[in-house]
Parts: sequence; structure tokens; C-alpha cells
Amino acid sequence: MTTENIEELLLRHGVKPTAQRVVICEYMIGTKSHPTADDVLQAVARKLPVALSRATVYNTLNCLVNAGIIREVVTEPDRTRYDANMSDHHHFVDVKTGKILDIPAEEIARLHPTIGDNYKVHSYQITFFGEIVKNK
Amino acid sequence: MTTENIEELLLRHGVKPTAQRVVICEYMIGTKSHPTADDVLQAVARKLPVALSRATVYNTLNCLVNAGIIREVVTEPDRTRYDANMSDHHHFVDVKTGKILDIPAEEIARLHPTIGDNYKVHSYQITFFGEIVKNK
DNA sequence: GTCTTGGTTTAGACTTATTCTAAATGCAGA
DNA sequence: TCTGCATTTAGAATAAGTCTAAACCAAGAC
Ligand SMILES: [Mn+2]
Ligand SMILES: [Mn+2]
Ligand SMILES: [Zn+2]
Ligand SMILES: [Zn+2]
Repeated sequence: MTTENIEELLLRHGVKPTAQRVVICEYMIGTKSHPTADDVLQAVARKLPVALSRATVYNTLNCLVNAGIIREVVTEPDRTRYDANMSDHHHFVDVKTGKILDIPAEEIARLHPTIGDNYKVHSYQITFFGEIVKNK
Repeated sequence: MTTENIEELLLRHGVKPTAQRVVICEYMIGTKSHPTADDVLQAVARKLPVALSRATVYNTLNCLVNAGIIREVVTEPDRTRYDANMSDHHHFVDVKTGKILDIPAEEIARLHPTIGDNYKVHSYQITFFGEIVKNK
């Protein structure tokens, strides 16, 4: 995706496209990994002419989350990961490598609880978020 | 559950039943909430005649997890919760109160993705843990 | 073109959950 | 009773993330 398109994307979501935001957003959209804030800092810092602070990375990631451009992924305690794939999907964590893969929601509805031949599921967890309805 | 039963449970899992471990384990088994380490410390400290250190709470909870007596539950970044319900189940997080309820696995297989009339699901997430199988 | 202003970025301090360290404690067996 | 080893402890250390206060900067007003 071009820089212009990234700027348009940000504007469309009501986010002022600063240099730092553009390059962070560009990185997020260009990766299928589910990077931590620190991953983003490492990857993006060298692309920018100016210095990039940790605070800006967190500010920007939170900003993008609030704008609905990326989302948080919580698979382990103590570090939040970020994901520019906003389609309805779930995650497969390879316990060997720690890599996180996207699993489209349709596949899960169909193949649940076995995802497919390419994955050996050790365990899986469904976390629901919602409200309790008190109907007597 | 009586203290003797707790001690037997610990011994059966190869854990030496010290006073601290017994009371922490007893607390875990007696609650359906999914407490954090700090919740456990608060609740258990006053029951013990001696002081109870934060380190011991973490040591014991990790010990119980390794022994297969309790398990960790990760639903949000930055705090691990613990759960003595070792049956095959998933979790429903009430976003209003933060309370975590157990959902037996059978119910999910049947009612997926709607859990039932008593819950309004805002969103849910399935996290798989396993390995990638390279079959050509 | 300069001035003003509010949003953005920054470095570093701070907070909080968890782990680590090294010393003290306390049982179980010799 | 003595010894050894696991356990517990207080507090230091670590690490993710937030906060603060100052510096920066882009856009509009003049
Ligand atoms: Mn933590
Ligand atoms: Mn954190
Ligand atoms: Zn994803
Ligand atoms: Zn549970």
C-alpha cells in the first residue's frame, strides 16, 4: 500500500496522518505477524529519519486501535499484540515458535473444534465478552 | 473440602503440603471466581497465623499450575488469573463487572456461537495452542 | 511572512505485575 | 540433636505500559 493510501486511510478514520503514524500504520498493514509494541518500535525506528520514542509507539498504537484501524490481541499475559487484520478471525498460536496465525471465522464454525490437517491443536480457548442477561 | 483432603490432593500431585500451600489451595478450590495473585494474597493472608509474602503466593500458584491442580486464565493483558476448575471449559467475561464465568465445553460445541439466553455475546475469541503440521 | 495555538512527540519518571536474590526458617531423616 | 534441603521471606530487580512536562510543529489568523 502506498503512503498516500495510508494517509487516506488515517484521514478516513479521523486520524491526522503524521510521519510517525503513517510509518507505524504502514508497518502494521504490511505485516501478518502480530507484533508487540516493542516489535513495532524496533522495526519502524530505523525507517524514520528522526528518532521514535516508545511513548509515541504506544500512543499511536492506541490511537489506531481507538480509530478501528487495528486491534489488540491477547494470547499471553504481560504483552499485548497488535493486528491490522480487521476481518472476523481468530488465532492459532504455534507453541513451538510463538507465531500467531489468523484463522478465518468461517473455518472455525465449520471445522470446530478441529481446525484442519495443517494444525495439531494442543488446546484452545474461547473467551467470550458480553453481558449477563437476567431473564428470571 | 476438608484440610485433610487438601493435603491428600497435594500429595497425590507430588506437592509437599505446607501450611501456606494448603490454605492457598483450599482457597482456590473453594472459589468460583478467577482470582489474581493479589486477590489470593488478600483473601488468604488473614487466614494464616503467620505472615504470607507475595513471593510465596506466586511460588505456590505456579507450583499448583505445574502440578496440574489449577490453571492460568488469560483474558486481559497484564494480569494472570487462576482457576481450580480443571474440567474442560471456556470462559465468559461479563464486560460490565469483569466477572468471569465458566462455560462447559459441551455447551459451546452445541450452542456455538450463541451460548444461550442468559448471555449476550458482544464478541468472543478462540485462541488455539498447538503446532503447525507440515504435510506437503 | 510572522504569530498563535492546539495537537503531537519526546525523554524520562512512574506504576504495576511478576520474577529474582539471598538470607532466614523449618521440617525430616541420620 | 545435628544436618541438609526445600520452602518462605523481604526487598530488589525487571519489564510492559502509562504519565508528565517540556519541546516541537503544522495550520490558520492576521
Ligand atoms: Mn506483568
Ligand atoms: Mn503491562
Ligand atoms: Zn490476527
Ligand atoms: Zn474457569
